[in-house]
Amino acid sequence: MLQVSRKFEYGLHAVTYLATKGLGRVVTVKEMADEMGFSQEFLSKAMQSLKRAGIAASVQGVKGGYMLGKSTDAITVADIAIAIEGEPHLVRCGVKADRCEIFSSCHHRGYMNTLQHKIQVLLAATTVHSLLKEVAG
Amino acid sequence: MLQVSRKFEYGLHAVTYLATKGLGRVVTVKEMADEMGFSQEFLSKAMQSLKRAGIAASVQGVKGGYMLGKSTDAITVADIAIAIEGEPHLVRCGVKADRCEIFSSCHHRGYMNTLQHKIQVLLAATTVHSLLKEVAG
DNA sequence: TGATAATAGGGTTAAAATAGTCCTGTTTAA
DNA sequence: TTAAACAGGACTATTTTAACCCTATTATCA
Ligand code: SF4
Ligand code: SF4
Repeated sequence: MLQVSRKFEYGLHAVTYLATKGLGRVVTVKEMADEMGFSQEFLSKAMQSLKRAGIAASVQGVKGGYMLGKSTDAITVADIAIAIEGEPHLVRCGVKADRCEIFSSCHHRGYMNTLQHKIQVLLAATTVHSLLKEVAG
Repeated sequence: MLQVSRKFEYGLHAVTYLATKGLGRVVTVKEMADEMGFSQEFLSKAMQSLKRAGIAASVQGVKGGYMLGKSTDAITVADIAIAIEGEPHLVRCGVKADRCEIFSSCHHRGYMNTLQHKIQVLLAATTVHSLLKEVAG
């Protein structure tokens, strides 16, 4: 229970990688996949999600690739998670009420929702900037 | 990402149900499953896990069933989660290092581990006692 | 003492979510 | 106009979760 997806980890690694390359520098998916050692195709999906969320920016064509779309202190871990996994739903009724058979008689939904909110606050408390400092320091 | 399992929710509901029945009262899995509207067999597995963790106590034989194994303020949501899902591992390398191909070059493992710890603190902050008060109040 | 109602738990199957691949299209530098 | 890259839909494989089945054990009670 409560394990992050590989896609999220790929995305987080990619963002920190782009961050170390600086805001301007364009990096290809191939370079990142080779450097970090995971599937090019799959990382590509993660990058597309990050781009749609504005976290990454892309340049098409030969010499194209990705770069950061925002400064490192404007990107939180929560942003990356939402970009890649979509809105968080700690409980299945969050996706759609009829996903749970006992929705109407459930007494702990309120608690689970505040719990989810608190987890999001944790994720939002770390920016890519602070994450990089933590690693370096 | 980050969704609790059905088994955990079954367990949480069962514990609060047992709590409202009082410490002494023995309740069968059948009664709980009927009352709360989910699979008897599956709830049974959750109860077995709760029993092994000491959260529930069982009485075998005819007239047997389950009751709480501890007082409601000695059981936290974290205890229930661990009883049912085992030790939490936010990242796959927590289970076993070789579950992740990039373990040796990973720079965000430290952050992920502190994040996991913080989530556990959140879960441990709520006792069944406080959860029941929240629902009632 | 035998029938019965319950927990205990191993093993298997079904369903769902995640991870990974493939293929086709579009963009653009050279 | 070729080639290298992003964009993205569709598909397949793998893994995890959920559910079910079946047998054993325990203990009440007629
Ligand atoms: S048990 Fe309650 S919190 Fe969980 S999915 Fe169902 S309604 Fe939502
Ligand atoms: S990417 Fe890092 S944190 Fe995630 S599983 Fe691999 S080693 Fe662990």
